[in-house]
Amino acid sequence: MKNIKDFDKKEAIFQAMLALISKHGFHSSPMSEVAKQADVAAGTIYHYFKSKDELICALYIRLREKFVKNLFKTDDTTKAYKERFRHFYLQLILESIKNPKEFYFLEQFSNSPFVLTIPKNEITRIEQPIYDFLRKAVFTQVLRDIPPKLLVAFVMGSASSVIKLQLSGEFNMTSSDLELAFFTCWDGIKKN
Amino acid sequence: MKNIKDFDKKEAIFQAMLALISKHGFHSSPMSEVAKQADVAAGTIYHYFKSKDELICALYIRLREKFVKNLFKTDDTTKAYKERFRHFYLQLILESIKNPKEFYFLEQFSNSPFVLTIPKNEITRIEQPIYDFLRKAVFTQVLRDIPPKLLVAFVMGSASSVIKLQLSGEFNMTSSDLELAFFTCWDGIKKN
DNA sequence: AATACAATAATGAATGTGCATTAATTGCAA
DNA sequence: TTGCAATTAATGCACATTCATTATTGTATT
Repeated sequence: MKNIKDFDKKEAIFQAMLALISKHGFHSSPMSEVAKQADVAAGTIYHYFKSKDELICALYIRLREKFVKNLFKTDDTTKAYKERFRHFYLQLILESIKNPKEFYFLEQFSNSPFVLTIPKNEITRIEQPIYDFLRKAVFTQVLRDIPPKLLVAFVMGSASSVIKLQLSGEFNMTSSDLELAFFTCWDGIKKN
Repeated sequence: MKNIKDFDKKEAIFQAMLALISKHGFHSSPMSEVAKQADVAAGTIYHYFKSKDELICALYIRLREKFVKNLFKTDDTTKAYKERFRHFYLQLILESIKNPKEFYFLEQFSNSPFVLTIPKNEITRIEQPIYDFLRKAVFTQVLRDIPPKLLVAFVMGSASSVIKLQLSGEFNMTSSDLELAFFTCWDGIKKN
């Protein structure tokens, strides 16, 4: 009973903060409004989180972890790497488009000085699966010989930008556009 | 005399705001601090700008315009397109690395709900040179046949991410890494 | 079962501060 | 003397956080 309720409130607070920040940014996302949207008293938030900043950071780690894990949930390791990468890249884009609030929050956070308050090894840990996935392919000479960090940055950056374009509403990607995006990335990173 | 003074103060205010936001984000960049760093009285800022938001938006437009123009200042239209694009891409990265404050500010701004307050045609106007530069090459079949918007997003996104990596300090790009980044992008977007 | 009790969850009004903005005033140039 | 530039102090609000209080749950005792 208690556990379920706990989870509910904490979760409601997370969701409220997510909705507010993704829409209004860190400024103009007051705790009072979070409380209202989560349907809890203002003080209650402070039972679960030490401060607003802590809440925001906790939300970041939570969402980022979920996001990265999701990318590999349907990875089929028996397939050819090209196919696996294609799946990964499309998943990256499609999942973000399906969850715009999450995407906007994560982008805002990781482009703000907030991100510097997260210990680097924490971030490394979270992003590990992505590094492994790409590094291995460099090692087996399926991908161009690029430093993994550079490779990850390139792939994730190009995808982010494409997602932003779609979410902005000024360009509606068809599935053939998606395919094009994939090939553009793939032809850049593949060996030869 | 007056004009010079005006310019000085306005410029000082811009610079102070830039320094603060790039370091501390939109939150914790109070006008009082801007005033202090610009060495003007708090009220003075309101002679030049209607509000804090207006100041921030004006700064964005200013920096973004400068940045885009800079990308083509040294474009040599007599060279082969591949060479021109290489120059463009390296310029993009190197200029940002040389001006981290500008880069951080622009990234924060364009990933925040702030950017939605800028009229779309204003942004279109500013980014026009980039579109023209890439679209023409699609038209002449030098670049893969991708919708221009998608192409721009891809190129700018991958570059941004690479810049962030360098500025984060966790990876020091050599010039051969830069070259690698260029080829990775080029091989993706070129025809065939 | 029933009661008592401790511990934890939740409330919401109150506090105080940080900050954007204003207004009243002075300096200064044409 | 008209109008703009600049200053400083004051205003007032928005907001994060706290605290005194009440409700709820879990546990031990009989």
